[in-house]
Amino acid sequence: MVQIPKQSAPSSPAQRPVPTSADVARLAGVSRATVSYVLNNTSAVRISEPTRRRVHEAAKELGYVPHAAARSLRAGHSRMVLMPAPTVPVGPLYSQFFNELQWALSRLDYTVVQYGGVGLHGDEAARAWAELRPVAVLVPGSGLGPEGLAVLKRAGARAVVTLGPERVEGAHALLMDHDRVGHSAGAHLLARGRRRIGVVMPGESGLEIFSRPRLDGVRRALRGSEASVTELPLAYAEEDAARLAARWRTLGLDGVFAYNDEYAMLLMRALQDEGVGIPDETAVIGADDLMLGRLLRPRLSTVHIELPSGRDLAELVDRAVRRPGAAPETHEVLGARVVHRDSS
Amino acid sequence: MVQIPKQSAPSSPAQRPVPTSADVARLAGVSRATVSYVLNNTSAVRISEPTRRRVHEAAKELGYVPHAAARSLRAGHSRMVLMPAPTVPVGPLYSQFFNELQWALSRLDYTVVQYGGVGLHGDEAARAWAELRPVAVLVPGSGLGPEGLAVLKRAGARAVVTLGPERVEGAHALLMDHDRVGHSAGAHLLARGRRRIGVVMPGESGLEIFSRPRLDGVRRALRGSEASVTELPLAYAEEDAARLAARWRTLGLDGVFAYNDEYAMLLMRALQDEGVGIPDETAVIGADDLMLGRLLRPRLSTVHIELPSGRDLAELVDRAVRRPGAAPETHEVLGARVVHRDSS
DNA sequence: TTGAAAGCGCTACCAA
DNA sequence: TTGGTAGCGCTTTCAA
Repeated sequence: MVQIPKQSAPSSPAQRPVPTSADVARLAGVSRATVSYVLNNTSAVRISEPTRRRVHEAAKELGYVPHAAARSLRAGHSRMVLMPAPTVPVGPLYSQFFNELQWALSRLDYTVVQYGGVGLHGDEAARAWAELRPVAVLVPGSGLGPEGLAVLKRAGARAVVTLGPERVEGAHALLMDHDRVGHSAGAHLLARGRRRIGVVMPGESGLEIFSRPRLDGVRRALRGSEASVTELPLAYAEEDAARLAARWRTLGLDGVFAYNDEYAMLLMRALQDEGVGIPDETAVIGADDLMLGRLLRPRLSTVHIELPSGRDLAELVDRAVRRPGAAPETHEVLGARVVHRDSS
Repeated sequence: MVQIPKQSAPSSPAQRPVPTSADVARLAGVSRATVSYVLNNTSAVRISEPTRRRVHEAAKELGYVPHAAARSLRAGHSRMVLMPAPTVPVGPLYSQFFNELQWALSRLDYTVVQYGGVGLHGDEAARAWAELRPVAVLVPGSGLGPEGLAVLKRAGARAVVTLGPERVEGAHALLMDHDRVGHSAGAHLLARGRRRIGVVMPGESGLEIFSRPRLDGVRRALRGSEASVTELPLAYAEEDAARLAARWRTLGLDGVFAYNDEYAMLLMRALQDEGVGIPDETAVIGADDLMLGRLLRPRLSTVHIELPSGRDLAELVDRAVRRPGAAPETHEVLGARVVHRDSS
C-alpha cells in the first residue's frame, strides 16, 4: 500500500459561517419569507420582478445553498431514496441496473443515496437507515427482517422494497430467485446428456446468498432423473482450482455448473491444464454472460441473467410513495436463459 | 427486460405519526431533555438508574429512532462523509479500497454516503452535495472545479479531498496519475526490445480520464528512444477487436499496451484468432493485475496498480475535519509496477 | 406584494 | 437529578 504520511500545518483563520436564507434576506432587503418564495418559485404568491432579481442576486453573491436537513425537517418528509451500498464487487450487470434506477429516480425528483454499511447487520442497519428518514428504502439481498421493516415504517419510510430471494411480509418485493439460474444450467446439462453434475460453491463469503439457491436450482432441475449432484467448494484462486482439477477424474463428473463465468474461467483453465477435455469429458457452463466467456476457447456456455429495468423499479417506488397504504407488490423479476456455446 | 406490471390496490388507514423524543418523554413521564440525556449517554449529567430504565423502555416500546436531520441541524454540523457514486462499473480494486475506507471512517464515527449523481455535472453536482451539508466530500475523477470547491466550503464542508489526476487549489488531493501506469508499460515494452508500440484507447466514454494519461505515460517512457506510438481505438466488443486484428500486420506493431487486462484479453483473443504470435510477433501488456490475466495463455503481463489504503485516507479525512484551517495535503498515491508474465 | 411568526425534532444551557 | 426553553434553517399560514 502507498503510504500517506502524517503532515501538520498552521491553522488558518476561522471560516465564515455558512450563509442562511436570513443572510440572503438581509442582503436583499426583504424578509426570509420572500426569499423562500423566490428561490422556490412558489406559484401561490406573486413576487415583483425587481424583488426577485434582488433576491437572486443576493443569493448568488453569498453563494447560498439551501439546507436540505432544515428543509425536510420543516416539510416533514424527504425525497431521499436510500439503498445500502453493495459490499462485494459488483459486476457490469448490477452497475447498469443501478445507474438506470438512479437516473429514473432523479427524473422523478428523488435523491438516491447509497448508505455505506460495512459492519452493520440486520436491525442495527435498519435503525441506521431509519435515522435518515428516507422516503423509500431499497434493500438488496436478504438482510431485512420483519423487525427491521417495522423500524423503517415507523420512521416514516413510505416504500420499502426488497430485492432478493424472499419477500418480507409488508414490504414490496422484487423477487430475484437465483434458483432459476441453477435450474436453467442444470436442465441444460441434463439435456446435453450429462448425469454426474458438479456445482461450484464459491469459498468467498457473502456469495452464499447466490450460490445456495443456484445449487438448489440445479437439484430441482435434476429431480426425477437419474442424475446426481456433487458440491464443489472452490476459492477464487489458481492453486485451489488446480487442487480441484487434480482430483477431477476421481470425481467422475461429466458436467459442471461453475457458479458464474469468472469461476468457470478459473476452473476451465485448471481442467485444461490437467488435460481434461471440454466439453467431451466434462461440460462446463457458467452464468452472467460476461464478455470473457465469449473469449474463452472453447467458448463458454452460460446462463444469461436479466435484471428488472431500473425504470420499472423507479416507477414502483414512486407509486408506493404516493400511495403508502397500498398493498405491497411482489414481482418475479429474474430472468434466466441458457446461452449455449461450445463448452457444453 | 423483465416487466413490472402496474398494479393497484385499496389504500389502508393513515399511518401513525413518527414517534419523537417528546413522545418518549411523555410515555416515560419525564422531560424531553432527560430523554436526550439518557439516549445520548450524556456524561455531563447524572440520571438515576430507574429513570434511565423508564426512558429506554419507553423508547423501545415506541420504536423510537432519532431524527438525524434534526440532530445535525441543532448541532450545526453532521458526521456525513459524502462521495459521489461511481457511474462506470468498477473493478475489485476500487471496491476493496472503498470498503476499507468506509469501514475505517465508520470506526471514526463518520457516516459514509454515496450520492447517486448520474446526470449532474460540475458545479451543479457540487451544489447538490452541498445541500446535504456533509462534513467532508471525497471526489474521484476530475469533476470538481474551483467554483464547486468554493460552494462546498461555503456550505461548511471541512474537508474536501479529490482523488484524481490533478489537484484543485485549496482542496486536499490524492493524486492518482495514471501516467505512471502507461509509463511502466511503455518502459517495459521498450526494455523488451519493442519499438513500434500500440496503445489501446477504449471507445467507451468515461474512460478517457484514465486512457488519456496512460497514453501520455507511454509516450513519456518512449521519449528519447527511436520507438513510436500508435493509438488504437477499440470498443469493448468482439467484432471491433476482430476488425483491429485483421489489419494488425499492416500496422507493423511489435508491442501493445492494451489499456487494461480486460481489453488485453479481448485483443489477445482476436490476435490469436488471426494467427498473430504472442509475444514473438507482438508483445501484449495489460493493467490492473486481474485474476483473468493469470488464466490466459500466454499468461498476461500486466501493470499492477496500488491504490492508497482506505485507512490512510480515512485518517486524512479525520485530520482535515479536526483542523479545517490546515494547509491542504497533496499525496502521490498511485503505485504502478510491472508484473512480467508470458505475453511480453 | 411583503412580513411576522410558528413550529418541524433535537440538544445544551441554565435554573430549580 | 431533572425540567424549561432557546434556537438550529427552513416553509407556510395569516395579517398587513
